[in-house]
Amino acid sequence: MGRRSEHSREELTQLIVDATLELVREQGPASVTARQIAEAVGYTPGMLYSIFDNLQAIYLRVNVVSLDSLYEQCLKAQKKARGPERSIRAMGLAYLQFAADNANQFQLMFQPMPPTDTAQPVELGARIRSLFELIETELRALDSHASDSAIKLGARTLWSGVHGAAALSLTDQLYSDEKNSEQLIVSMLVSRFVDSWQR
Amino acid sequence: MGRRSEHSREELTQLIVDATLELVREQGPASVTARQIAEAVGYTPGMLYSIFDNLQAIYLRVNVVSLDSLYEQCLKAQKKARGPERSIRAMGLAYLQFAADNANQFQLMFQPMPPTDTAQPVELGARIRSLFELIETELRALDSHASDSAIKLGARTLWSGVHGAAALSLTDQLYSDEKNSEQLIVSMLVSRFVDSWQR
DNA sequence: TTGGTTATTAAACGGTGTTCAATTAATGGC
DNA sequence: GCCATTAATTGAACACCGTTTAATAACCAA
Repeated sequence: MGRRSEHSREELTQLIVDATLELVREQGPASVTARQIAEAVGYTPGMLYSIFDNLQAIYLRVNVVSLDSLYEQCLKAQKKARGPERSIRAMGLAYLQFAADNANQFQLMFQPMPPTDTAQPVELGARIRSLFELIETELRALDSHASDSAIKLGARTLWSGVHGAAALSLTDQLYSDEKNSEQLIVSMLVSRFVDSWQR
Repeated sequence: MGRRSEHSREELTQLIVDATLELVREQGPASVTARQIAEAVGYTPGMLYSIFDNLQAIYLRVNVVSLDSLYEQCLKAQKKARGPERSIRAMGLAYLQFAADNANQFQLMFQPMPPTDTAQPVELGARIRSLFELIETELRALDSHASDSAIKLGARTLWSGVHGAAALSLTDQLYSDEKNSEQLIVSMLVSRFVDSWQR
C-alpha cells in the first residue's frame, strides 16, 4: 500500500528510535528484532530500511539518547556536590546508578559494534568526550598547575575504574563478599586517587 | 548415519571447544555459528546438541580456556617483576596485552551472557577469583596490617581500573590524544593507588 | 483525468539456533 | 555367525532472523 502515513521522515525517525529504546529497555538488546520494532511503530520491517541503513544505525541513535541521559545524570550529581573530590565521587556513583537502573541500555552502549565501513560515529565520540570533560574540570580545580595531558590522563584513569566497576558489577564478575561492592570500589578509587593527586 | 566416529565423548568435547576457540579467534564471537563449528569438527550441527545443551554452553567452555591463559599471562608477569608495585603494574599491563592480542576472546569473555537458568558457572567464578588473588597477594605484601576485606576491596578496585581501561581501549572509547593511552592509564592507576596505600 | 512520483508492503532470500524421527553402525547374548 | 538391542549421527524440518526488491497504492501536478 502506498503513502498512507501521517508521519514525516523525521517523525518516523523519532518513532523508530523511541520504540527501539523502549524495546531495549524492556527485553535487552539481544532480543530486539527488526520485526518487533516495525510492529511497535505500526509498519512493516522493510520500511525501517528506507530510513536507516540497517539495525546498527538504529542502535547507534539509541546509544546517543542513552549517552545523553547518562551525561545528564552525571552533570546533576556534579552540581549537587561541593568540592572536587565530592563531585568526582558523586559522578562515579551516578554512573554506577545509571548502569544499574538501565542495565540493558548500558549494555547496548558498550558492547562492541561490528565495524561499520564508516568510521566510529562522531556524535558518540563528542558525547563521551563531554563526560570526560566533567572530570577534567574537577581535576583542574584540584590542581591548577598540572599539565593538560596529565589532567586528561587522570580523567581517563578515573573513568576506566568507574566504568570497569560498573561493567563487572553488571555481569556479576566482581565476586566480592560485600554487597554494593561496586560503590565501595568507586569510593575507594576516588579517595585514593585524589589523595595521591594532592600531595 | 550411526556410530561411525572414533571419538569418545570427551574427545568430541575437546574437539568442539578447540574448534570454537579457533573460530572465535579468527572471526570474532558474533559470526561463529553452529554450522561452522560442526563443519570444523567434521559433523553435522545436530551432533553438538548431544554433547552440549546449546551454543552458550560451548562458549562457556571456551571462556574457561581463555581465562586460564589470561591467568597464565598475569602469573608470568607477576613472577618476572620485583616488588609489589612492579608486580601489580606488570600484571595490569599483561592484562592489557592479552586483551589487545586476543581481542575476540576477550570480547566473548566479558560480553554479558543471556541469563541461563543454571546459576553463573562455578568454574568461571573460581578462575576470576584466582586472578583477584594474584593482586591480593601483592597488596598483602605491601601492607601486612590491612584487614582482609580492605585487601580484597583494593584488589577489586585496581582490577576494575585495569579491566575498564582494557575494555574501553578495545572499543576505541577512550578518546585520548596519546597512543597507547591504556598503558599510561594502568601505570598511573597503579602508581597512585600504591602511593596512597603506603602512606 | 491522467500520469508520474514516492511511501509502503509483501514476499522472498539465505542465513540462524535448535529439535527430533529415522537411519546406521557397533555391541552383547546366544 | 547371527540377531536383537543400544547408541551415535544424520537430515530434514521449524520458527525465526536481517535485508532486498518488485509490485502496489496513495498522493500530487498538469
